[in-house]
Amino acid sequence: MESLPIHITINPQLYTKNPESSDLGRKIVSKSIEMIDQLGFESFTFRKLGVAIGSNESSIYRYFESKHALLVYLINWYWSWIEYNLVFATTNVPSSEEKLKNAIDLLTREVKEDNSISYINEVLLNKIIISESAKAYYTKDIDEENAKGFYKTYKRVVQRVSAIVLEVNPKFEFPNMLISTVIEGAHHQRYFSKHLPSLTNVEEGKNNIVRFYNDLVLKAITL
Amino acid sequence: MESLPIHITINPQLYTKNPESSDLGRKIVSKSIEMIDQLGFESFTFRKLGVAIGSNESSIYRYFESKHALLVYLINWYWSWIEYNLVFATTNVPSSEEKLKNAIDLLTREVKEDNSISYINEVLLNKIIISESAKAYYTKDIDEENAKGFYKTYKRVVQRVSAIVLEVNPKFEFPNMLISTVIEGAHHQRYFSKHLPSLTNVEEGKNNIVRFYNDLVLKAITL
DNA sequence: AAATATATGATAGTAATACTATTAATTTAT
DNA sequence: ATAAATTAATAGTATTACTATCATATATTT
Repeated sequence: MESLPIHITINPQLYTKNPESSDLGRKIVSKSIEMIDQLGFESFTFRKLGVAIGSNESSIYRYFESKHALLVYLINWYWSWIEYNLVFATTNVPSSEEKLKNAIDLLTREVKEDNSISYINEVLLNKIIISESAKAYYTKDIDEENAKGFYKTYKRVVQRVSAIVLEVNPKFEFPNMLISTVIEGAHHQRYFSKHLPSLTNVEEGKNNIVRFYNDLVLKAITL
Repeated sequence: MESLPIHITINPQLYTKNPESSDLGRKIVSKSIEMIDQLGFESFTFRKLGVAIGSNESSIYRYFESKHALLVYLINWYWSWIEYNLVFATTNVPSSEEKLKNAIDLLTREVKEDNSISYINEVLLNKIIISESAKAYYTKDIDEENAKGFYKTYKRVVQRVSAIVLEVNPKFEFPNMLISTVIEGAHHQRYFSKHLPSLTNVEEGKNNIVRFYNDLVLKAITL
């Protein structure tokens, strides 16, 4: 995909010490992505991460107060990165319809290439978003965390795409619902296609998820 | 809602000892629903449940091998109950379009009345499905569990409604995707409307979730 | 080069979780 | 009344998700 050496800035409320500020911090982030992908979020622990990067559990806690906080950090990194790609894919596109199509493509496609410049593997991060992000926001602390801005980047992406929906059809009543349905839906479909295929109609190499959601959006708003 | 004294049978693989077979078993199920709703799944423990029903932790383990198993049991109970309601809401309805509408209503509405005949509070159970069910199937053990039939009832509901979709439009390519998107989407929207409202367009008393998904389905398949 | 500050590491400790095992008491069935 | 089954009580285990303390290594300033 795009390979500009972009820099993604993360809200300081999402870490105790900025992991970008040191070698250890970057290792924590980069290895945690690999490990969460491999082990799943529940089996991933800071102790295991410490062993894997040859560092100490207590040092990791200096960067993130909990593994939940780390997951929230990763989710925000991902959505900031998507937001960057979204802006990139929609500026200078004259037609609103085309902008929307580019946006839906971006939100529903599988991330397949890692921008190997940064220490963050976007392919694995996309897999984590699909499999683990519900565990971040389906918590009893959601309201508190939301008030602190923990989910702002995600909400901003939805807002941006909703705005494009309204460009195409200013009278459409439910742009936010439509876009959040598409995002969550596409993630579910990717997961289901691997583990509960009878809930999908995915066929090898046919890109049905992207097609299905593009179609759905178009029909929903242009009628 | 419907108030026939129905009996819902659960696949014996989903429990160690049938909770319906004893007073203690029924108390376990009924109190666990209250407690999971109140505490959230992660803070809910068998120890706390034991205290709450005046019984012993070890006795609960004779019915369910883990709290995860209990959650899977509840999810299956819920989908069996929905399946019953689905059959009820669609048999003897001559028009396929109307059948489909009834089905989408059922899948997207909020459950508001408890059928107080059984010891299971369907209002709370619906809330649990919305907030906690992703935690059941987003696990590393999904494939194993799926092979054991842990998610059969959910899949069956999707199949049944997909079949109605195909009655309305036999050429529609993605019935399973459409219906699983609607089910998961409606649940997300209910949760978002309470906690991340900017991701939705819910308005008090306007039933927008049900309207949105009915509209979406109709437009998706009849064009 | 010495003094100081900062980051990291090592070790230990805590309360809680998710169980398992054993044995005793109680209830139910025959 | 006796046997069988169910439930309760108690204890114990390995692991988790941290916190606290102190030592050491590295970097910065003077």
